[in-house]
Amino acid sequence: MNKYGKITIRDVSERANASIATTSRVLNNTDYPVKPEMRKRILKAAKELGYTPNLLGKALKTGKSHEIGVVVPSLLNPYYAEAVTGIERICSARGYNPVFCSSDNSPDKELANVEFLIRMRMDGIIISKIEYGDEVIDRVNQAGISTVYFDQPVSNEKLSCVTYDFFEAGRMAAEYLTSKGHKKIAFFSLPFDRQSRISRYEGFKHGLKEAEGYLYLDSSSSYEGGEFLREFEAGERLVSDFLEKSEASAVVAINDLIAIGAMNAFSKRGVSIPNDISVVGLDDISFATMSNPALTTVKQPSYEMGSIAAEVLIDGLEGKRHKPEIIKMLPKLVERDSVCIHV
Amino acid sequence: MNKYGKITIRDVSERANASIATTSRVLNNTDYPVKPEMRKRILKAAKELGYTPNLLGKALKTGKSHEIGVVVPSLLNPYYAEAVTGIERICSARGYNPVFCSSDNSPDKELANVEFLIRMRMDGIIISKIEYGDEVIDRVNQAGISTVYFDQPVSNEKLSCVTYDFFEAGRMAAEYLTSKGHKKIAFFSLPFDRQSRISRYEGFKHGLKEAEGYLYLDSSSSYEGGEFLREFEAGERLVSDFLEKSEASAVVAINDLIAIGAMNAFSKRGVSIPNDISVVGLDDISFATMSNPALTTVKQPSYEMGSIAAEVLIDGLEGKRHKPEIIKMLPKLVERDSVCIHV
DNA sequence: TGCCTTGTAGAAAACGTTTTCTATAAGGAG
DNA sequence: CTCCTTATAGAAAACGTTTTCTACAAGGCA
Repeated sequence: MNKYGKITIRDVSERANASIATTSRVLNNTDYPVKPEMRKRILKAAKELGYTPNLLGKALKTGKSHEIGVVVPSLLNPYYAEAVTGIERICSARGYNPVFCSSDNSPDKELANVEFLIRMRMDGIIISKIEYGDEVIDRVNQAGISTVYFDQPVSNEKLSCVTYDFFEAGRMAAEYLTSKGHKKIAFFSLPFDRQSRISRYEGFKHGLKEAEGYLYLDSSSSYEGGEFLREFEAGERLVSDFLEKSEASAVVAINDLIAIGAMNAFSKRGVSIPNDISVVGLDDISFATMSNPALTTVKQPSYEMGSIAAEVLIDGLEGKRHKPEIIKMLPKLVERDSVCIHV
Repeated sequence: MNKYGKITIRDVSERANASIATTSRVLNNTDYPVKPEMRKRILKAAKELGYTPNLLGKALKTGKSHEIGVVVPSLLNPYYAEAVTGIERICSARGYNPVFCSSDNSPDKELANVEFLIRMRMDGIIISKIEYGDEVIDRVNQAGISTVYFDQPVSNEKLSCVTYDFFEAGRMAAEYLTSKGHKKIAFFSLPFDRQSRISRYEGFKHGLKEAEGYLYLDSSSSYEGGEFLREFEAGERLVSDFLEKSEASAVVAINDLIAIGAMNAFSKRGVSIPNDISVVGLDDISFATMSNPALTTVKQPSYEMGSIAAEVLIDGLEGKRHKPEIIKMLPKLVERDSVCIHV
């Protein structure tokens, strides 16, 4: 019993009349030979005392914490909540414990989180990096901690990355709408502060071909009641803006939250979806099936991306994979009820 | 430089020609007197070597990790995502680092998570406990780790708990509907495996007074694509069941996810909300404003509950609060468009 | 008999910190 | 010129583990 009243391995060994070494061996049931009678005594003592191993001591000694740090921009966006769930399931199936941090959409907090994880000597890190430069990457490299980037792409091929073809997703959305006869299409966006958004917009423009595109950008950043509201409200503001000056017959939104917020704002103003305006989202969050009308969108498999990132990381940690892995998942258009043919 | 290639405080001290003791004092800038010139040398050496303190060593020595463990049943439910965000903001403002674990709605995993947090010697724990018995409580008590329970109530008054008047919420929902003339009201529920659900239902029954109530319980537990889908689907199944046999004119749902899923299923079957059936939810997740029609619901302030739980815990850790704190937040009816008067 | 395994156990050295204690010099008071 | 502070620094003992040695029987084999 130490000064904090916690039972240590020493207490157990004393009560069992064994050495600390033997006690440790029994408690970790290694294959080191220990007489059955002794083993029983130690186990009994541990149980009676309610011994709880101190993972700090263990990790310090072994250099392995069996913990994996995870950094995402937000837990409020269902997109990340799903990714995190994928990570959680894989980690826990493979005997690791994920530690989640939210950077709250702030690059500063992101860096602080990474720093914390490094200091805690996590075995590995999984991160959806929003910071635009290389500060996080440099830091992680310097610390020499294995890392898998997911969601946002990183350009360096020496780095493992599970990402998504954002460009193609934007392109598909545009192509789909033009194939339905839409010529003038608006793009509702949040600020282009991260690669995924830029690529989606580039893809969108590319997919337009001879059709026309308009950009509507919401740069306001009021933040009350969480991500949902913020992005919904952005959707509403974009709609006001749009109705004042646009002649487009369709809208592509930078993500589903914006799309749903926009549809709602349209309805409130008496604009019928999809009869008056068609809307296409990007992400396919679960909620997309529940909006009214159900949202046509381009699916980004966040749950799978999370699971794969975790698999890649753990494989690396366990020496089952040696080269950096670069995986780019493919978009898929999900047709629902928010688009109709334009004549 | 140790065998893992990491820089330790010893490396810094050697390069600065100082002792480990002095180095530690400078790096933690304590008020212990150190000559300015020496201080500068140490700081310089630390910077040049890229020293990163090992928090495991520090925590082991000091007995304080400055980490707070958080266990919630799911991160996919926006209700918990919001709570977790509240916790995150407070912790990080007060210099603590939250470590989030999801128990994935499984009592076993919940216990495993708690065990992990205890072994990591977290300074404190915040938990929304779903396990119905006392196993978690006993474990935490035995470990002697300060804990704040939130969301689900615990009966023991020696325990700090930030909860919510679930009974009153159920009662208000029923009262509101009867005040609008509804006599026969159905209750759509998930299994009664946790106190909050039981209390909501009890409150609902109590609020009915002379009106009639019917219970529809969804016990199916298919789980694909996450919480959202699961609960939405439960909503759909409940609707099928309901349409076969009920004559109720209104529905109260155990939570907003179920309510929204149900509204959607009603619409698909040509039942108009609120003209044919009125629907009231419980929770007021952000999405409730975006459903169609917008959902009338009873607000449960999850973000605030999370923040308060964090404040209470940290106050306790820092000796600013000594007695257990029991806080019960009050419900508030939020009128939107999913209820109409029944004649 | 002497020697080599094999089974079983403990002592002690790490892991990276913080902190208590001890040591030295310098400066001030008497 | 002593004696007592005060400023400054380092040695070494923890914190709770794991693991490498070392130790010593007992048994098998030549």
